[in-house]
Amino acid sequence: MTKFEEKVYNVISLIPKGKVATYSDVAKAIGHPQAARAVGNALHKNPFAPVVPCHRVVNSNGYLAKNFGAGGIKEQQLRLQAEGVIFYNESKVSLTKYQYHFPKESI
DNA sequence: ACAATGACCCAGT
DNA sequence: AACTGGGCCATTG
Repeated sequence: MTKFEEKVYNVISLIPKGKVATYSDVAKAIGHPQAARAVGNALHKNPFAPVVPCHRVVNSNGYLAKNFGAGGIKEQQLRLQAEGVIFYNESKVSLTKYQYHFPKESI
């Protein structure tokens, strides 16, 4: 477990129920604005599958990750819907409505 | 230490 | 709107 991943999981657990955040935003929140990719990498491992609400993290288009682990994007979609998030398509959410902006520094 | 990989992002065509 | 290419960052072989 690296420090970087720790921060990632940490900020992600801050996302309130019924809201979503982009990889880019998460990256910014941990002080690495250009590390969106690394964030996705950290999530792919997802050591704390049930603990960290990784299903609340989407890409900048509002789409879910294609290679989502832990049951696939289908599972992710169900979890989000269960929290009150409405989907545009099979796997797209409205960022303007549900995107959560992290407080100044959430590290 | 080097090269390759990936749940990404942005700008250009 | 869809496709392409280049750039970023951390992890892994």
